[in-house]
Amino acid sequence: MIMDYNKLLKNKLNQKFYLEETEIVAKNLIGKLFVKKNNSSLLIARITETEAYLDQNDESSHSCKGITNRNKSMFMIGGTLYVYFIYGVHFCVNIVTKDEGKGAAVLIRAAEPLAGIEIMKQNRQIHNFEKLLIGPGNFAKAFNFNKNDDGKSLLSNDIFISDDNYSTEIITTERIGISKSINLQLRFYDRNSKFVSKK
DNA sequence: GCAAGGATCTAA
DNA sequence: TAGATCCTTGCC
Repeated sequence: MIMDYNKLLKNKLNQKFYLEETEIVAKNLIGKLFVKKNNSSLLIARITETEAYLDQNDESSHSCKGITNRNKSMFMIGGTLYVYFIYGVHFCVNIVTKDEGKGAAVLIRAAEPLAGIEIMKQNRQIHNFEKLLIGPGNFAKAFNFNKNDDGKSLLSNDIFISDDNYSTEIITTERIGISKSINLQLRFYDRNSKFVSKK
């Protein structure tokens, strides 16, 4: 198990990883390590569940009606964070894909906590380890993501994703919580992980 | 099963 | 500027 920050940094995903087709990036992100570091803490989690939101023919994607003040970071270059506020309560963390101006992203729906667990529990105000990072709103809360993080780059040394060659078995399903384009098979999770919102 | 909650967008 | 909507969650 890799817990050394320098090793995580060495294996950080590069720009090219994020420029691929959104479905590919969403699948490839399963099993990767999400890392967030600040002065006092290092939070690490293994991504277990994602959803792709496309730049074309996807009515449930925020980008489907063009660029607005809310979704503008979704149109930035692949590898950018798109963080939005939803239902007056929660933030959701997305990873922008493809080239600048497209409007495609991958929603992080769940992850397995690996480091900084006490801080995640504090942020969530719960003690249940199993459910710390289950659900997009919960993932964002545990990592203390908010509007300030919208538009940040994942190529930085503070927030990034790292590859430790973890092997996964990807299951593909319909997405959760949407009312349009519901038939698209754009949700992905690791069959062998118990840290998934819904099997 | 459904309310909470606030930002955003559309229609007027 | 009112009203509907929203990639959710946790409680009833």
